[in-house]
Formats: sequence, C-alpha cells, structure tokens
Amino acid sequence: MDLQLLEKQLKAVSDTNRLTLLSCLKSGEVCVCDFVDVLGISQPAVSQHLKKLEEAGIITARKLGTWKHYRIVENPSPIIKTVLDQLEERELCNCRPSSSC
Amino acid sequence: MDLQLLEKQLKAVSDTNRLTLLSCLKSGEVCVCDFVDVLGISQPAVSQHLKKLEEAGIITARKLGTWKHYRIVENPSPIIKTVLDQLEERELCNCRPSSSC
DNA sequence: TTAATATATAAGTAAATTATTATATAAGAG
DNA sequence: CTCTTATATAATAATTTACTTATATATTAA
Repeated sequence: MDLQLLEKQLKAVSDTNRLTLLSCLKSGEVCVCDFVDVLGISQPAVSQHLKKLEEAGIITARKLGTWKHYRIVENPSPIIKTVLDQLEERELCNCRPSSSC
Repeated sequence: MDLQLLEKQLKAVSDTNRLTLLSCLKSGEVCVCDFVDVLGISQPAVSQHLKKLEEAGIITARKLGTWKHYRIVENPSPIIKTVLDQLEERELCNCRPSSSC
C-alpha cells in the first residue's frame, strides 16, 4: 500500500465519530438514517463522515429506494482490519420508532 | 486496548511528518537533531511531533548528554505494529556535516 | 562562572478539520 | 405533477492542529 493511501485511511479512522460508525458497521449493513441518532450530530455532518470513509476505500454503499445502506468493503487493508479488530461491535436499536427504514 | 488510546494513537500516526519520523525510527534510535533536516521544518515543530508520538505511547527516549535519542517502544500496540509494517525503512545520512551527534 | 549547544515549552498565527444552516437532488406516494 | 422524505452538496462558522518566533532549561566546554 502506498504512503498516501495509508495516510488517507489513518486520517479517516482517527476520529471518534467515524470510529463509532465503523463499530456499528462491524455487524453488517446500516442505513444512514440510523447513524444520525447514534452520533447525535446533524444529518449533513453524518453524510460528510461517511463520504470520508468511502473516499478512503473503507466503506461502500448501495441505494435502496430513497435509503442508502453503507457497509465495510469486502477486503479492507491491513490497517483497517486491525482497527476493526480493536473495535467492539455496536448494536443499533432498529426497533426504535424514529428508525424509518 | 481502550477506545480513547486507540484514537490517540491513530491521531498520532495520521500525519505525513510523523509517519516520516516513524520510517526513520524503524531501523533504530535516532537523534532529534537529525530529524530537523529530514522534515525541513523548525526544531520546535519537530519537538512537538515527537512529543505527540511519545504521549501516545509509540516512541520513547533516552538522554545522552545534551542530545536525546528516540526509539520505538518495545512492544507497540497491534495498530502501531501494522502501521510500521506498511512503512518503508528510511535511512538517515548521519555522515553529513550538519549532523552533530 | 560564562558561553555555547541541544532540546523543550510558551505564545501567537496560519492552515486544516468538523460542525452548522441552507439548499439541491432523487425517489416514492398521492 | 406536487408533496414528502432521505441523502448529498455548498457556504460558512467554530474548533483543532501544526506551524513560527521567542524564550526557558539543561548539559558540556572553556
């Protein structure tokens, strides 16, 4: 892996909110709308965090109607794998009423 | 490893200059004075970068007279080990006249 | 002791990052 | 088509980070 990508990935994961996003994604796909409640920041802020992780090649997305589901890429780099190993899986309570998808 | 330390270490290594410092340290101890030329930034800036790496538990130092030599800690965390694996060792030319130690 | 050198700390500034609010886009419902 | 909802993008404000210059500390040499 080249140095530039390494740095990009490290920058992408060196943030509390984005580490939390990854904790949630450990167990599988998550809808954007669920992240807003988890982080307690605005929807655009969440969107920007997801973009940063996506641009670093850490997560990928698929669209389901108006919703968008993000997941961790198939084969993450060694650094990302190691980071994920250190993170505890975080359950999302999808049963709560505000979850729309 | 707890989440706070994880984030601290990730922040510490997600910077070009500090990754360069680590590349130099892969091969062993390095004197602070040598880093100034390598990075091309001021001496206080180098000192601050080293402090950040030290506070994250990534490097440690010993004093030799007025000089100070830094090295990577004995048993780095899994993340730091993985980062180091991705870095190419970088040789320092200690034979250049400006190297004082 | 005084002078010189290596490094660290402090204070201030510049640059980068992360948030917010406002707005755009895109899909489904009526 | 119009309305609503989910998400993204743009513009900007707030915060954090990384530099610089100036100064302090500590060690050695004279």
